[in-house]
Amino acid sequence: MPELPEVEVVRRGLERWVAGRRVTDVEVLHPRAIRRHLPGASDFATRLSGQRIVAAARRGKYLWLPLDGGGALLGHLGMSGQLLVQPADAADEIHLRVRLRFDDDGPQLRFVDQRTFGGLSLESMSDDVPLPIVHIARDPLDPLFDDELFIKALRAKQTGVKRAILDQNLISGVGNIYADESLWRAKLHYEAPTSALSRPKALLLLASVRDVLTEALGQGGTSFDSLYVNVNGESGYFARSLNAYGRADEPCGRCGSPIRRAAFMNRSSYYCPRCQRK
DNA sequence: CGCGCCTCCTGTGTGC
DNA sequence: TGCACACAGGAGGCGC
Repeated sequence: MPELPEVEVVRRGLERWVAGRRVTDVEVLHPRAIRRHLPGASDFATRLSGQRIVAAARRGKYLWLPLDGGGALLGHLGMSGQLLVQPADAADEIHLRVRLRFDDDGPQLRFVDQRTFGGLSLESMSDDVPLPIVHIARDPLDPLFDDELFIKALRAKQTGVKRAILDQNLISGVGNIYADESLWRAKLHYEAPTSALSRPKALLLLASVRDVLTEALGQGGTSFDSLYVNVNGESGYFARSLNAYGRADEPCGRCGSPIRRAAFMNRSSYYCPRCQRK
């Protein structure tokens, strides 16, 4: 479940159901799921076994579980990854990739991922984040996110505004759904040049991003199908609040014009041709 | 250096 | 029914 609200829903589930527990056994069922752990599957399993998970943290779309040994289990869900807390006797999921068992014999933590774009790895920490994600910008729900710095960097870029807010080095946590929703709220065309954004317009965009992410989180995230679920397998309800994403040919909630779908970056952009002009 | 295209995968829906 | 193709919530790598 990819974007910030969905990942935060998972983080909260992990904090509640996994933090404080000691790993006893690690099973890697698909090597691609730990491909970013360069020493390989047996090293991953050996080093993780015996460690206690002390918390659950997140930046943007990355999740990590700090370990009592000082490092962290870092995870990214990619397009189709799930972290599920499942009773030991629950049948294996078709796309089960990694299984963690705990010393309390309680529910297992399972990494399930159909497309295997996601993955897990063991990392050392650099200050407050795992080393491989030091380049990831703070997300707009982080209390230390610097609004002024973002506005300045955004307007200094030579690109279109949607590309910019999808750039995880500039602002993290925003993906294709929430980019389109934020742009709809701010009445910005996805290809509007960042360098031409007025300061008030840039501030409006940032406020729109924050509002959308916050509202979606309040609804448990966006799910169109069973692929995007929390640690207990439940879907969120924000899909019914979407104004642009996935609504091609449906009337814009503001002006009634049919929402348009355009090809963009090997995927799609949904926008209102009247409210969001270039 | 920054930007933007391509690729890594599996599954589903659509049109012929 | 079968097949080909487009498309799906992401991000790293590489060419320009």
